[in-house]
Amino acid sequence: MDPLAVDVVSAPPGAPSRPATLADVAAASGVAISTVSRALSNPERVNAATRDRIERAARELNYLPNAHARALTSGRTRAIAVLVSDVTNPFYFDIIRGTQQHLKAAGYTQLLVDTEESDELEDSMLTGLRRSFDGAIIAASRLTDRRLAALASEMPLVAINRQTKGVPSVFIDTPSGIAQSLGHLVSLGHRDIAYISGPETSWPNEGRWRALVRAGEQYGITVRRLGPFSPKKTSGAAAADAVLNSGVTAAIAFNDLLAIGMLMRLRERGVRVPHDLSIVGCDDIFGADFCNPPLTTLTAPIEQAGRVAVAMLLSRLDSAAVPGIRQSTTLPTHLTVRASTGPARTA
Amino acid sequence: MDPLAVDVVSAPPGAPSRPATLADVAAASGVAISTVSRALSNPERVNAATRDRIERAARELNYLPNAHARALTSGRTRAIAVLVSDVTNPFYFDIIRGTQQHLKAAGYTQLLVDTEESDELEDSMLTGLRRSFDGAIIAASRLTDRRLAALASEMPLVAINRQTKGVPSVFIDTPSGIAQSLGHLVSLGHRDIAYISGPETSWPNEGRWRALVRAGEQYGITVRRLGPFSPKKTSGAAAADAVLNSGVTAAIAFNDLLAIGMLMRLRERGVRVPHDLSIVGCDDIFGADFCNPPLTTLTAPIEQAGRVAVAMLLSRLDSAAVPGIRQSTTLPTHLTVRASTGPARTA
DNA sequence: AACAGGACTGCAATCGTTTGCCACAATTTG
DNA sequence: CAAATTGTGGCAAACGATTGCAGTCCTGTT
Repeated sequence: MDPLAVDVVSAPPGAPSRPATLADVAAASGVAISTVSRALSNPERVNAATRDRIERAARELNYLPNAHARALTSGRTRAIAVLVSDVTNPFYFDIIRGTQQHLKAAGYTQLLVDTEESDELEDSMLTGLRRSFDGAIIAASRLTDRRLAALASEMPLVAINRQTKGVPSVFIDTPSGIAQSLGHLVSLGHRDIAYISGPETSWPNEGRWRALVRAGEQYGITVRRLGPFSPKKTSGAAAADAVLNSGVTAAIAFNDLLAIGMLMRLRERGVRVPHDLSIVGCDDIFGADFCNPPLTTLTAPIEQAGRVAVAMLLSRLDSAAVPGIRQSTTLPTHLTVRASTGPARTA
Repeated sequence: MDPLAVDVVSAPPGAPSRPATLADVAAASGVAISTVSRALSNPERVNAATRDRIERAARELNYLPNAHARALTSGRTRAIAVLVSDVTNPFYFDIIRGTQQHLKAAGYTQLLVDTEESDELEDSMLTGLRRSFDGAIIAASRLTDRRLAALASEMPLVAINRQTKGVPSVFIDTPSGIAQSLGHLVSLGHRDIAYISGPETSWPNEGRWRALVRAGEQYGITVRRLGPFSPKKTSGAAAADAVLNSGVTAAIAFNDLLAIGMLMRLRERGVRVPHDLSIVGCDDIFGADFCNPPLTTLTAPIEQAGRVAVAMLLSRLDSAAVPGIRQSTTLPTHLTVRASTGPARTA
């Protein structure tokens, strides 16, 4: 039919219609299946000469181990699930990038799952796919502490940006950075400041808010809380309007997506940033550097968080019972001042 | 140890340390394994009363089918591999978003693979993981037509933005859009125009270039080709410098990432866009609307491409031998004029 | 009243590996 | 020179499901 199909690389002359199995290799090299299996995975357990013969046969037959059969007996899949609450969010892009790179380097496959901000979906995915992965990385769990801890006791788990007793985690220390953000605004003369809240079920959102309140106390100012807003660019419009209406001179947004959305809306309404209003974001996602004006934001090592999470997970997969390894890692953030913040307008 | 672990939802009183299997359910409901299997997957094949009993037992034991065991016999995994050449590229995020959503809706799992722009890696991933997925979606193959066609004859495959005989594909019709882009520039008075080339191994890159040359002929102008440049924001600097040096009044970039990078560099060098130079991008990725100035670009239905690819793939998975289904789909693009293009400067 | 045909359900083989245990030979050791 | 090692390789039992084939028991026919 298809002339091109003739010289398919993986289908040598004696083309097997069906992919080769251990049994085929065994037959071809005149040994038992078990010997082939060992030759391929425990090379030292078999004689060098035999091994050579087997390896050659395997190569000729184009043998590839069947991952499922393997997983069935060994229980290991060499796949890691990565759960994000919304693939749409650029924040997760960086996480995914970090995990993907590190996982591939370690010979693992990434199972990407979108939990759509739903705790139920998150739970059912985790339990339903349980045996399809060796461990999971949860980048923004919507589960309760209780449930999360329970799951963590049943499978290797690492949470990102979520600290719960009994659950290994990678924590991006945005809260301390938040204090810096506020300090930056205060030093520019701002006294009326608003926090643009993200979803109330978001753990980081609450952490950021609390940190802000605490920092506010130190500076002797009270920060206003606006929202909640969905952490999307489009929600930025409503957020911007709310900010304008509130009369503050500066706002710290739950994340960059919201901040960028606000920037767009403000421009539309003719409000000059930072002349009339200063905006600070959180995370420093893709786009924060080239939006208009470039966003002052709390830079988070997002990609690194993904990599670290993978490293933690893999280390506990290998050495199952190493209680010594760090159960929790904290990654520092730093304020990146760009052009969306400036001196407070003198009312 | 952990007080929370006591009331784990999925570990009822008589807690089985090991997850329940068909055998457990069979024992609990006093029937044979095969009956349980049927009751759960072919409900009509078993008596209603028995089925009820079995279902109850399954629920109580918290039975969950083992995907690997299932894959071993049935050969189907309910997983689809999605290959992108670079997870870093925002263009793919929209694809991933589209595939993810549609796949989950269909009850499939997404296996995300980054091929790092390498044809070898792409090939080995595809063959190596062959039995871990039911089909694959390749978003930007670096393989030769020959090899791609060969692979497509061995497994269900859908390519995005790559037309090769024998390979079902979803094609975003950027080439015809390119003519529009050029028309737009010409109508603004531009006569000296450059194409900022992406990687030469990129299939879409060549297609865009050819379309541009052809359109140029119609308008009686010759377009200059600059590059190649890596399709990254950082490469935009070199591209911008090259454009400036070439003396053209407008440039059409291989993709938005490059275009945005150029915008940043031009701003840095004090070149006013579009006053001094007009820039047109391709794809309309995340960020093209809020960069500075907002980018005039060829809007591509990226997310839709992902969804359509999934739909095509799943339809051929279900009805294996339906030769009637469309083997190739073309998605239209349209020019979105924003603020990066304007009248040609009168030299 | 004997029988054909359904409706259910069970038996057992199969998918492709891994791995504990045993057998056999060759080599050391006492 | 007998006994204990050591090095190799095979047997066969898992792993957890699916499915063709073959009973068993009813029910409706003739």
